[in-house]
Amino acid sequence: MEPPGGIGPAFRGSGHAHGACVDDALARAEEVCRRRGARLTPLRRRVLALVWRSHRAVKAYDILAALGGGRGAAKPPTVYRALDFLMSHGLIHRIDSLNAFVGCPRPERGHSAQFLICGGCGEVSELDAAGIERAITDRAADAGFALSRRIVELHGTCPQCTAPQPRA
Amino acid sequence: MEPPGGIGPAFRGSGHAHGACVDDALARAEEVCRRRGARLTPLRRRVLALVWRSHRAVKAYDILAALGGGRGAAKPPTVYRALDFLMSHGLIHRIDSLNAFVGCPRPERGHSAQFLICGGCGEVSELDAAGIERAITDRAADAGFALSRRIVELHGTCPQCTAPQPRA
DNA sequence: CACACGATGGATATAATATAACATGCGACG
DNA sequence: CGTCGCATGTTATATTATATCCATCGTGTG
Repeated sequence: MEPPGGIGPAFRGSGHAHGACVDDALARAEEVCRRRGARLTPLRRRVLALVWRSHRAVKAYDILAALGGGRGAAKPPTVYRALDFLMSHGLIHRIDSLNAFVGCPRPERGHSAQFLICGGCGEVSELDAAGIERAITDRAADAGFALSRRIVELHGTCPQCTAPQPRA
Repeated sequence: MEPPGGIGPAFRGSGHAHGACVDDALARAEEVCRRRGARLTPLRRRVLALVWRSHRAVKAYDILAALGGGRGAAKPPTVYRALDFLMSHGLIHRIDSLNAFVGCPRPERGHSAQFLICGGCGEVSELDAAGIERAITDRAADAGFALSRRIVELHGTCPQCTAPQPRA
């Protein structure tokens, strides 16, 4: 089930070459947009890169600050519009319980994801667990409820943060 | 047209005697607080009643407005403090995807709930689906992730709003 | 009663998050 | 060229939430 690139549902800790994650995400985004005729403009690309600065959920106003700190600074609508675009193309996800955004590692797949959110390191890991999805779908069907958006945000502590920290 | 009676995971539409829901919720709350030695003060009781005004999620500032419209009006911290108290005792739940609050029909049980949120009528129905809970627990265990808070908010359309509306 | 204490709520201010409404730039296309 | 559509810039404001300090009230104690 692991697609090329090795990006998958696991917490990475600090010991991975993150530049590759960013490059990969940007390349996937280019490809997705190209295929759809959507325009990944410089601004949108920049915002996407900022979201991918880490595997943690990023707040809109942090992006805003990173975009233009001084004079001629970016304004909130600029950021929210870029985020809306990226979300509409599945390139990022919003984490409602954090009011923040995280990059989607598999933008090519229209998926309904679940998120593991570590309270220790702040990293967010995206699952695509068929079992959870099925349980939800079944239960909604029982209730005669027509599902549209599914929000599954699971807070807790990741393995890296649970384990005793290895010596640096 | 008449949904199944009783408080449970079903949408009620407009055709139920809502006063009974409110009375029941307040009685349960009194009981829960009494058993824990928590103080359900008049203010808290009032806020709880306002949350229970409907089966829809209620916004903090709507409660604020309902509490005191004119001079001597209630201030935000008053409302948020009351909501925090009610949440800490499981009397209400926060719906993160709506920034709003909904009454818990079973405050005596420490449960981890899921919510069905109808985009038509706005009603929120609380599930306690063992299957969903199990799927989540299993998947988190697979990932070595220690769960704390589980957020499952399912947006869609309830049976009442899906069905053709009966003539008035 | 005087007093300290803790819980509750009030008041003031501000932080953090998000959107409405309108203006500008710029490339595509007839 | 003109104008259309989209992206972005600009201004202002709405919405949601918290920090901080103060007043009040009941309770236990001396």
